[in-house]
Amino acid sequence: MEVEPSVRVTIDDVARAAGVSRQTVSRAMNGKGEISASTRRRVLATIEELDYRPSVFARGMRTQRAGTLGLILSDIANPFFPAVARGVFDAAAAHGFSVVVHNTDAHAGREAAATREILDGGAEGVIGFFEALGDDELVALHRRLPLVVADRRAPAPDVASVSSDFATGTRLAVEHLLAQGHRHLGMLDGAVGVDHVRRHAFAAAAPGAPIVTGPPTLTGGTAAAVQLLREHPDVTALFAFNDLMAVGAVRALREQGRQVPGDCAVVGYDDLTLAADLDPPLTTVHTDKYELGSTLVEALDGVIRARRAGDGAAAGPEHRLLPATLVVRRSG
Amino acid sequence: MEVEPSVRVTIDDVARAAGVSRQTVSRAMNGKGEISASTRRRVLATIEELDYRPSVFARGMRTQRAGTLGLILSDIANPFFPAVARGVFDAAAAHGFSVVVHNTDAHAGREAAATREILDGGAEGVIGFFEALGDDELVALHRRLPLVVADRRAPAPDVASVSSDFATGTRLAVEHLLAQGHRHLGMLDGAVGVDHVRRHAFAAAAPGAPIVTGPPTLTGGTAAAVQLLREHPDVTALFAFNDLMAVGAVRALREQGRQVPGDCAVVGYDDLTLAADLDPPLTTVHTDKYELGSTLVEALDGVIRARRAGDGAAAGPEHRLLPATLVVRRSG
DNA sequence: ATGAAAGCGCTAACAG
DNA sequence: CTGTTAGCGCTTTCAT
Repeated sequence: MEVEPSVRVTIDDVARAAGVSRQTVSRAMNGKGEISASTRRRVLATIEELDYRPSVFARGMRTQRAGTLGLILSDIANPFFPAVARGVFDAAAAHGFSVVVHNTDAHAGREAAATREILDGGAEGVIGFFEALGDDELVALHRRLPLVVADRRAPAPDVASVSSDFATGTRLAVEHLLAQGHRHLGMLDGAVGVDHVRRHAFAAAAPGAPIVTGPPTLTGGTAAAVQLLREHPDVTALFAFNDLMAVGAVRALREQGRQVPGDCAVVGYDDLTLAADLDPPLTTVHTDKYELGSTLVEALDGVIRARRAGDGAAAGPEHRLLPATLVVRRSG
Repeated sequence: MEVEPSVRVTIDDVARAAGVSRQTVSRAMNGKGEISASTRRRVLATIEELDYRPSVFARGMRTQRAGTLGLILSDIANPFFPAVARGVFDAAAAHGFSVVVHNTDAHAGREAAATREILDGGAEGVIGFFEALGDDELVALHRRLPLVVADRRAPAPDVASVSSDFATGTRLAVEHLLAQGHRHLGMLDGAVGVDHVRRHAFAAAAPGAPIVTGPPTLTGGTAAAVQLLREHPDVTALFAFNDLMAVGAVRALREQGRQVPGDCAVVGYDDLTLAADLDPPLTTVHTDKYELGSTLVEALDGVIRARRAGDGAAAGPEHRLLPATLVVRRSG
């Protein structure tokens, strides 16, 4: 099988074929500068005909734009992120952006590495679920590239942020458990990182209640639950950092012969797609993950435009808090 | 907040600072050509010191390489894909690639659009879960860019492919259902696209059994199950295209007051992370999704290298079939 | 409204 | 082993 030499059609080819200069072609396709409607139409037709595709490299060299956004998250395999990512992809596509994704496993080193790669890769902006990097690093990144931080408070007032309203969500969960008559709550915290909104909100709503921290995964939830139950056997209700940990907790409880919610209630966070189909159906805090994703892109787009306009001090970046609601099912 | 003019450090700055020519700097960082260890070290130190980052655009202009791969899939929100994607990301990172993801919803138009964007974006290769595009289009794409097709038979012998062994997986599922004494099977098919391995394997293993097709989603599974049960009320076992459809089927069965598996067994495909935690725990066909992802990258890397070497007729591309095993849980 | 000139930052090819 | 010479394909001045 012969591989074509793949001779690239360049802007000059188009210019020649259309009988104009390169700049005219450039103007025709970028809609910039003055150009007569007729020549414009003709050039566009030629482009079509020759199936001309501008080189991102050549264009990027002049414009520093590649039409891509970076999306940094800890683990796409955690079902929370795909739901968000879908929102990001769709909104990005609507704005003409492609998105490159980096998994960090919430390691500071890998968050920094992802950051560097995105910077080097010529992306026009970053959406980051940073769990390990400090505020200073984020501010520094923000100076180099449009940035929106996700599910974390803004590291500085001029850095845009979009986040689930964790404080409210957590409060709703705890209040529900309390209203169910539970007096001994416990929390399975999964925030290995720097931001502890859920933990603080829990501590505020259930003062003195035990908190055990572990990785925000299924097995992390199981391990954390085992430990918490060992140290506090009287606990009758568990609030988990996310649904994955909640499921892990259910596994642990079953293993120990405890009924859910009979012997111990479990409430999660995220409301994953399959939360209602679990055994038992999971009571959890719902946030619109797709909306989170698309809102992140909108916010980032705003930052990008503002910066392009050299508009350093403009309207000020977005700081959105997305509503969180409790979905009561059977686990708690 | 002032935004830095962001003066780029160029290869010339490094060359000047290190007292060498640009070319030497290039050699030092790319490990190409002859260069003395000492100057090399010195240049590298200078690069470090100046925090020099080569421009992907300038480099890409010469090399046509951006260090990115394209990943085309129908919907990242379908839990099957994130598991695969994680394998893709990790392997890609190990090979120094970034990956840009495109969702197509299995629409031919969007598959073509994603393809074009990846092509235009200067990616070095594509991994594609194509469900709508015809073999001809894939072959054409393959001529323009290194390609590996996923979970689909190769459109031509020289196009690499990696796929779950759907034929075996399906056969195992059907045989299991038969062994359980079921005599009236039905299939919920979700392949809206061109490749029908599961469907054919099912038809071969359970001749004459009814098959209903719908979108490979939760609601698609519910709808397909409703229809199938209406037309064939005697069916006592359902084989679903994937776990999502299986869960949708379980919902439908419950809605109709049928017990699972008592009145009707359900077997899925994929073995999603939460399959064991569902109600009832889902019997399903397991494939190592992470391995699928990483294998895809390895295969693609092979194609890329071969093509670079101008090695059109070399060893021939990979055609891998990943093992599929049945995991019996309680749903069937 | 259009064209000509001038690079953007890098590497391949060739000298030395 | 190192330096010089040419562009890669595009957009941005600046003329016209």
